[in-house]
Amino acid sequence: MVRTPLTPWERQRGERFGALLRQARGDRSMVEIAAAAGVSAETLRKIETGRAPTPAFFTVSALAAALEVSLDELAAACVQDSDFGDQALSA
Amino acid sequence: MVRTPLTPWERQRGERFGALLRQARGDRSMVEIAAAAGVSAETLRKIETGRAPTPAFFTVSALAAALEVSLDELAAACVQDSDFGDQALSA
DNA sequence: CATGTCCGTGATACTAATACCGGTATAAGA
DNA sequence: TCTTATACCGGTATTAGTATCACGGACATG
Repeated sequence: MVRTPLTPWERQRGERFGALLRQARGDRSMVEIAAAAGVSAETLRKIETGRAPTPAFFTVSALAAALEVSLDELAAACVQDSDFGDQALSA
Repeated sequence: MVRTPLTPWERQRGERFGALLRQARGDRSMVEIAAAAGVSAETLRKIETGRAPTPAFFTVSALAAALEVSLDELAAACVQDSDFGDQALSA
C-alpha cells in the first residue's frame, strides 16, 4: 500500500470540518460562497457533507476568506472535541 | 477536461509556500518535523520544494503546528507578494 | 398546468497528493 | 578511506480532491 487510505478518524474529522463550514455559511447559498472562493459549488458541497474529508489547503483558505473565518480556529475546532490530536503521529 | 490542471500561478504560489515552510523549519531536520506532523519526509520535501503545490489542508495544519506557525499568516504570506489575491475569484 | 430558475445531489472523468523504493551528492566524523 | 546522516531526485502505485454532466425538488411566474 502506497498511499494510506483515510482512517475513520480522518473521515470523522472531515465531517466536523464540513459542519463547521456549513455553520459558518449560515443562510448564504453554496453557489454564492463557492463563487466568492473561486471553487465549484459541488466541491463546496462535498467538503461540507464530509465527502471530501481532506480538502486542499488553498481551497480551504479561499473558503475561509469568503466566509470570513480564521484558518487556525477551523483547524483547532476540528481537533478539540476529539482529544486525539496526536493520533496521526501514531499511525 | 474535468479537473482543471494547476496553473503556473498556482505552482508559483506553491513554491512560495514551500519556501515559507522551509524558512520556518530553520535548522531542524525534515524527518524531525515530518514525524512531528505525522507525514512522511518525502511529502514534506515535496511541499517545501514546490513539487506538491496544493497540499491537503490538514497536512499543512499539522506541519504548521509542528513548526509553531499560524495558518492565517501562511495563507496571507503566499498571496501578499503576488498582488493577485483575487485571481482565483475571477476564475 | 406548464415552464423557467435556483439549489442541492449523484455519477463520472481526470489530475494531483501521498507514500514507498532506489539511487545520487555532500558533509561530518571515526 | 569508510561510514553515517541529511537532503535531493526519479519512478511507481494507490487513494482522494476537483470539475463537468445530468437529474430531481422547491418555488415562483406565466
